[in-house]
Amino acid sequence: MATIKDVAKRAGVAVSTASYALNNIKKVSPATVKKVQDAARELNYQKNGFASDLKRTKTNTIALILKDLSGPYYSELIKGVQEVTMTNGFDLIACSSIGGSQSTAVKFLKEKRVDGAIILAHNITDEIIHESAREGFPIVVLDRNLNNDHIIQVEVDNTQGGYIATEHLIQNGHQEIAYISGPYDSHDNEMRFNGFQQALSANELRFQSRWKISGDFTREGGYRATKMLIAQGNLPTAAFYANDEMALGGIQAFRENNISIPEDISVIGFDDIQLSEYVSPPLTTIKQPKYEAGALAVHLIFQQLSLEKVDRYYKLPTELVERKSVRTRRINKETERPIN
Amino acid sequence: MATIKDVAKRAGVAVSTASYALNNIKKVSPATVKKVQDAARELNYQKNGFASDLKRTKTNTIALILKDLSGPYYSELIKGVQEVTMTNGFDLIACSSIGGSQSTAVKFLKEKRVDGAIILAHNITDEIIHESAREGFPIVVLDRNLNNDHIIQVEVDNTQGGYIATEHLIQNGHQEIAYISGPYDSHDNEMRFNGFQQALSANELRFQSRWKISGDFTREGGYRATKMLIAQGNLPTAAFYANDEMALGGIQAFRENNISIPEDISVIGFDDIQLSEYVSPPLTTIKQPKYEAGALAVHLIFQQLSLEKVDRYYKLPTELVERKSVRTRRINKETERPIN
DNA sequence: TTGCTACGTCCTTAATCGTTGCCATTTTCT
DNA sequence: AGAAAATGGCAACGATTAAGGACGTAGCAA
Repeated sequence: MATIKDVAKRAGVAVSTASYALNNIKKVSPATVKKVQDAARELNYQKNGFASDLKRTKTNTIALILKDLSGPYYSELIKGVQEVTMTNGFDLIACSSIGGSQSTAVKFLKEKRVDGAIILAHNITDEIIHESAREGFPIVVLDRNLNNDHIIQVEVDNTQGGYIATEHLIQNGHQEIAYISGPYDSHDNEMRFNGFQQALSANELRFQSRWKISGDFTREGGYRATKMLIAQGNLPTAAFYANDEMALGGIQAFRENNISIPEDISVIGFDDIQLSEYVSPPLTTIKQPKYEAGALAVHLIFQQLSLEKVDRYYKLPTELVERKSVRTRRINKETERPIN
Repeated sequence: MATIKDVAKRAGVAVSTASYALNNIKKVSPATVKKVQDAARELNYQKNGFASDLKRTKTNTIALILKDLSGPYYSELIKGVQEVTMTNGFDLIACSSIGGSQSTAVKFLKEKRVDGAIILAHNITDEIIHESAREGFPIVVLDRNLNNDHIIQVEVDNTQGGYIATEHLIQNGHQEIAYISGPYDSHDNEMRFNGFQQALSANELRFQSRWKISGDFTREGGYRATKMLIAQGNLPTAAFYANDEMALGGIQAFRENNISIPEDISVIGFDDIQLSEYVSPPLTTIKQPKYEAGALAVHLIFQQLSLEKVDRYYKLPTELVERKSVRTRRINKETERPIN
C-alpha cells in the first residue's frame, strides 16, 4: 500500500504539503494540489484510516449497538438513526452485542473506536456501560435505566402503553383480562405490567394473579403460555400480550383450539411489528415511536458532541393501533353483565 | 483518558513492559504483571484501538456492507455471517452504503478499516470495489458479477430459481403466465427472467411480451404493475413476480379488483420473505439459501485470510416453497384445454 | 573458597506504524 | 522591504516489538 510519503515523494513535495493538499486545506497552491492529486491517483493511494483517526482523535462515526443484527424489530429505529447520522455527515456502523463482554460492541465501546454510541442491547451489563462512559464520549441508552452523568436515557413510555392497551380493552367491555408477560428480568415488561395494573385499578377492576402467565417475548413462549391459559379452563374475555411476537404465538394456539379471535377472545399486543398488520385477524396493538426514538438518540449525541447542554432523560409516548383482534362487548347497564 | 504511558508510570515500569504485561506476553514476571494490571485498573485504562490497529496492521474485524441497514430482508443472511464470524473470534460490523461513494461503507472499504468485507449492496459501483480490492484484503460480493482476481463471488442461482418457479406453474397446468419484473438494471431480475424464459421454451410455450410488466422490486411497484395487468384485460392464469414484495403488492391489487387468488389467478413470488407465510393466501415462492450464503461468504474470507487457495465463484441452489397461491388446473388431454 | 565466564530472566531503550498540524523557512507578490 | 502565501521539517498521537542491557545465579577451574 502506498502511503502519503510515497505520494509526497512522487509529487516532489513534503509530506505535510501532501497532507494539506489531500485534505483540501487552503494553504497549498492549486498547481501543487494538482501534482499531489495526480501522484495519489497514480499510486492508487488511500489514506490509512487508523493513522488518521489516531492523530485527530476523532472518528466521525457513531456506533449503534444492538443485541442482534439480524432481528427485524429494529428496522424503524435504525432508519431514524441512519437518516440523522447521514445528514450530519457522520458515519454509522452497527454492531452486535452477541457474545457479551467479548463482543464487538463492547470492544467498540471500551476502546472508543467511535465518537458516540447508541445502545439498545440488554445483554450488555450496566457495569460495562458505566466503565465506558466518560466526558466527551456521549452514550445514549434506549429502554434502559442507568444513572450516570455522561449517559442519556431515551425511553418509550411502556407504562403508558400498558395503560392505554388495557384501557382500550376495558372500554370495549372487557373485565377479565389476562396478561401474558415477558421475561421477569425485563424492564420493559415490568413497566407494561405496571400500566396494566394501573388501568385495572383506575377502573376498579381487580387483578387476578391466575391470569398472569409468564412468557419470554418469543413466539414460542407466547404459544406455550396460551396453551397453558387454555388448559387452565375458564378463559378471560381478553388477553394482553406483552409483545406482538408472543401475541402471534397466542393466535396460533387459539386457532389450534378452535377458539376464534375476536369472537371468543380479544387479543392485544405491543410493539406493532410489521407482521401484525398481516396476521389474521390483524392484530390490535400498541405502536412504539421507534423511528423517533432513533432519530432523537443520534440527535442528542450530536448535541453533546457540540458541547450543548442536554437533559439526561427523555420519555416518548406510545399510541394505540386499532385493527381487528379486539371485539367490543356491550354491557347491560343494569345488571352490569355483557349482552353479547 | 489514561494511556499506556500513565499505566507504566504508575506501575513504575517501562512502557514496553506494561504492554507486554497487558498482552500476556510471557517475558514479564508474575509480580510485574500484577503491578501493571493493578495500575491499569486503578486508572481505568483502556487501550486505544486505533493506535493498536495501526501498529499491528490488523483489525480482527470483518465488515458486512448492506444497502440499507434497516431492511428486514437480510435477516437470515446476517445471521449466517454473524455466527461464523463469532466462532472465528472476529468482530463484525455492519455498515450501510446509503450515500453512494460518500457512504460509510465505501470509507471502510477504501481505507481498509477492516480485514475483510462482504458486500451486498448494488449501489456501490463496480469501480469502487475494483479499486478497493487488493492482495491481502479479501472481498466477497454477493449476487453480483465482478471479474477480479482478489474478489470472490457468491451467487444464488437465480436462473434456476426462475426456472423452477415457472416449471411449477406449468406443471400445474398454467400456460399463460405473466412476468412482473424487477428494475431493468438488476442482475438478479435478469437471471430470474432468463430462467422463466428457459422454462417456457423447454415446455414449448411461447413468451408473450405483453405479459412482461415492469416493476421495481417494491410493494408499491408490484401493486402498480398488477393494476396495469388488470387494466389491460385478458388476464393470464398465473403471474410470476420477480420478488415477494411485489407479489404482496400484486395480491393487494387483485383483492381490490375482486380477483381471487388462486381461483382466478395463481401467483408465485421469489425470496421467501418472512411475510409470505402470513399473507392470505400464503404465498408460494422460491426460497433463497440466505443463511448459507452468508455463512459461506465469511467462511471464504477466513480461508483467504489464512492464505488458503479458494475458488473464485460459487453458486447456490434455490428451492420451491409451496403454499396456497398456486392452483392446479386440469387439462383435457384430447383438446389440450383446461377443464376447470 | 574465590573468581571468572555463560546464560537465562526480566526489563528498558528506541524505532516504527501513517497522519496531522504547529512552527520555521522559503518563495512570491505588492 | 515587508507582508502574505506556499512549502518543508519534525514532533506528536498511543501502541507494539526487535534488540540490547542489567542482574542474578550456576558451573567450573584454579
